[in-house]
Amino acid sequence: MSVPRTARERARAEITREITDAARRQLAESGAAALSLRAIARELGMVSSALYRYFPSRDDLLTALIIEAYNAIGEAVEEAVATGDTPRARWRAAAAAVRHWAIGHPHEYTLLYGSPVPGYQAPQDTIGPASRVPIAALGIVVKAWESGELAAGAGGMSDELTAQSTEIATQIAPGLPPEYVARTVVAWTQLYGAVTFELTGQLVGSMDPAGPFFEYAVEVMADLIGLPG
Amino acid sequence: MSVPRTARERARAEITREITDAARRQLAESGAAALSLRAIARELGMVSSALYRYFPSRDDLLTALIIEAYNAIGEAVEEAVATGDTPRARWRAAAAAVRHWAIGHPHEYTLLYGSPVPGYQAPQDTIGPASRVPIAALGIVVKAWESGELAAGAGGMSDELTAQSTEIATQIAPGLPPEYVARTVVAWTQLYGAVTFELTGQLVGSMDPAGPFFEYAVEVMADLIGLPG
DNA sequence: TGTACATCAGTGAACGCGCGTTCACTGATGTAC
DNA sequence: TGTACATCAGTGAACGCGCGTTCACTGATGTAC
Repeated sequence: MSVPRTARERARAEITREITDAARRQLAESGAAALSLRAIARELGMVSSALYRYFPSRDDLLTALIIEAYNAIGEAVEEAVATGDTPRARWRAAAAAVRHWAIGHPHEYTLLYGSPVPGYQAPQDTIGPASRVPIAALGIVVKAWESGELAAGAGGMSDELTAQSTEIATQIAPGLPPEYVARTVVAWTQLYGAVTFELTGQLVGSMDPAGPFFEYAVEVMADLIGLPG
Repeated sequence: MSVPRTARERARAEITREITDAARRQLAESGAAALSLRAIARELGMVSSALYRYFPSRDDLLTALIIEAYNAIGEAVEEAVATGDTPRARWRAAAAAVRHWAIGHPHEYTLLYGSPVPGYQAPQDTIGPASRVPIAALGIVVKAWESGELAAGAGGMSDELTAQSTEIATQIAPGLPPEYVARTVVAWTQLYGAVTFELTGQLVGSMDPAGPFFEYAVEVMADLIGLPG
């Protein structure tokens, strides 16, 4: 997608955006399973077959939405991380960003982290955008490590886990010892578990409202990683 | 539902079971969104309208499946807990039971813990069965506490969280101090976060296969709660 | 034990709905000379 | 600058599909006397 040069290319870019905007609106309202090309066409005052000039199928449109959503939550987290001035503050901000984005976009969150849409198979193009949040999370830990602020790590990792964690460090957290990688992933999955449970109502009647519990969990996980601040 | 006395009642019970069995099979294959009364009727050699003698609507059938599934995972966890002879062994067994049940029944797991099915509102009757897993998890901690084996707890809880945790303890973990309740819920959400991520492919390319990471997380969470063994 | 009536399971047709996708077409925009 | 042709967006009709739910009905099972 280069810069549009002709009127046609400009129109095409604009209408493509209108389609994904309408799709995102419908996704937000009714969820991915209810997303319908015909309804989108209706909203835009087009005939449903016209959408096929822009997306070869419903799945391709869904893929575009997934990529957009990963980028949106990734950006939210990256921005949050940038506001913190200690490792722990950055972690808190990142966790809150995930939670708030999820609460604000429950159907999009579900599209990314919930059940796979029946019959839909996520393609390669989503991998990059999907990595932004975990990379941002590990970035906090890398930075703390580089400035020598991290508390010493516990051991107890299997050889296989050490190998996997080392590989992850090589790719996206250069220099970080594997035990911190593993613990960050533990914290990261805890975060998403708590958010998912809040969203799907599993905490109703117990940790309800979920805010105080969430904040506590964030601190406990910061301790687990060894983040100072 | 008392014991069936007449042939009619026996037939009714049997066919009701056949319907939920067929429904569960379809759920396992294609997921909740694709669950269709007509397909179930077809499989049973009935006419679709006949199902309305047994379930007033598709949603009621879904509710029955949800209750069954909560009971299935609840029972799996309860049985696992019973096999452990130290608190930590019980926790390990419970965590593994959740993971294996989820891997073996991904669509059912998703039905319980993933995205809400569009338009479906879970009714009251699911609450009891849904509580079996958390009650079992807290049961492990209560038992360890009662025998004085639990490591001392960290503080740092807000008043609101303390109140919520105390209330939970009153209801399902009598005698357990609130800080253990809160930490158990942290561990519990971590467990589900890790399982959900494994199931939805979020760990592909990083902690992949997820087994070693999962085992590590289980130990880290056992440490967090303070479980001996 | 036999009969009259009530209950209930299952049938088959129909209602009304919405969906994704294909295809031949028209008319506007862009390109090459 | 003007003309001939190619590209492309959007139309409208159609295909073929499956769905949940309602309703009047038949015939079998159960109950009361």
